[in-house]
Amino acid sequence: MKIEAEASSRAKILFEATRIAQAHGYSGLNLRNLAQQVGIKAASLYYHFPSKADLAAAVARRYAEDSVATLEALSLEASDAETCLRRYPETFRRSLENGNRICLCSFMAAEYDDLPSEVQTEVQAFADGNIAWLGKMLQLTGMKRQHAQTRAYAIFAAVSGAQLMARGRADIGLFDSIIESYRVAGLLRGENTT
Amino acid sequence: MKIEAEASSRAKILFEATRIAQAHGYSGLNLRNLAQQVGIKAASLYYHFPSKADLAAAVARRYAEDSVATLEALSLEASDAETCLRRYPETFRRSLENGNRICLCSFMAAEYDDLPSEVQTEVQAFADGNIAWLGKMLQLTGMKRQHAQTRAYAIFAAVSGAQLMARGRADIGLFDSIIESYRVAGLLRGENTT
DNA sequence: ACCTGAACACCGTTCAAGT
DNA sequence: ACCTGAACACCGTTCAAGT
Repeated sequence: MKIEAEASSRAKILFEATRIAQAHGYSGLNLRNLAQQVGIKAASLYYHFPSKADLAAAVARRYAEDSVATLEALSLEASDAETCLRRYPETFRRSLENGNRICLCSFMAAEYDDLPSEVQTEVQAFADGNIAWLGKMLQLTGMKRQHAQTRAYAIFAAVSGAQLMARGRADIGLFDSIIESYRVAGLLRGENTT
Repeated sequence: MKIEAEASSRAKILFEATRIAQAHGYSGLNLRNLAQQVGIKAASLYYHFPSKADLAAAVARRYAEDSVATLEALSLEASDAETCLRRYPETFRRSLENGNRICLCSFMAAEYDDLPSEVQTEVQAFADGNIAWLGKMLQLTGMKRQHAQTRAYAIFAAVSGAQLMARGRADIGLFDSIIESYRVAGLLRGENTT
């Protein structure tokens, strides 16, 4: 109770900020808008977060943590590594389903050079978490460590690109067919390559 | 002579605006900065372009045209379609070589929903030009039209993603190894798939 | 024909002040 | 403990005015 009430305003800020950042990126995250969404004034945001940079870093950190948790859940639920790899794009698909939004950190990756360093750190952490998980799955299929690592980067980059493209066209079917094309080419599989 | 002098200021604006947009995107394109780079005041930009949106659209249009021209040159120069496909990522690599910049239109794709519609149109045209060229090359390798079209989207999305990722890490070697990984998987080849 | 200073409504941020 | 109005330097844009 106490905790809920205490976290209420802060939690609301984080929630709305995540939605806005997913749709408009860091530079599109407008504090006056955000405050209005939350029901307070822009100046009041500074009671909860020292700056826009810190707020965005908090948003990105929570997003990265959720993402890793989702992947862990997938690898516990799925029977084998190949299934995990095949289903990996689902996590990216869900953002598109949810109002043509986009993976927060892939989005911010475009603005990367202009992000405050605290935010850069969290965006990196998100990507690293995904890549580590992919690398682990690929090794489970029998791929050598070095090869698995490179392939993990490739899958992450390719799926991010597909999401970005599908969002631009506002066409989730395009996401599906690009992913299917990756599968056909063999990008989302484990051992079947050199 | 006359033409050169006439175009001089406008050309300078387009040139500098392209550089800035490649590094910071549309929302990062600051008119006061741009004007200073050109050697005029921000208000003077409005003599040459009616708005930031029109300026950015002009930048994107020229960029898209150059890109198609580069691809045409490649397909004339290269001996066969497979070579063209293998060399396609070079056009994206060059932006990274040039100061860790990024394909203007892939960059803008992240901001897509917030772009003025004139700019959206040009970004689409860029992507469509690339995809059409890729589709043609893929068909030349014997791929069926429908399959080639989907694969063209996939290649474009994957290479864009690789560029974005490599830029975030400021590591052109990462771009190369991701592309190599695509090749190994078979994504950048023609007929070798179902 | 080309450029400018001053002004507008907007942004992130600060801070003294309110409850 | 939590919020606010007013102010700051900044943004895109307009416009009357300069040469």
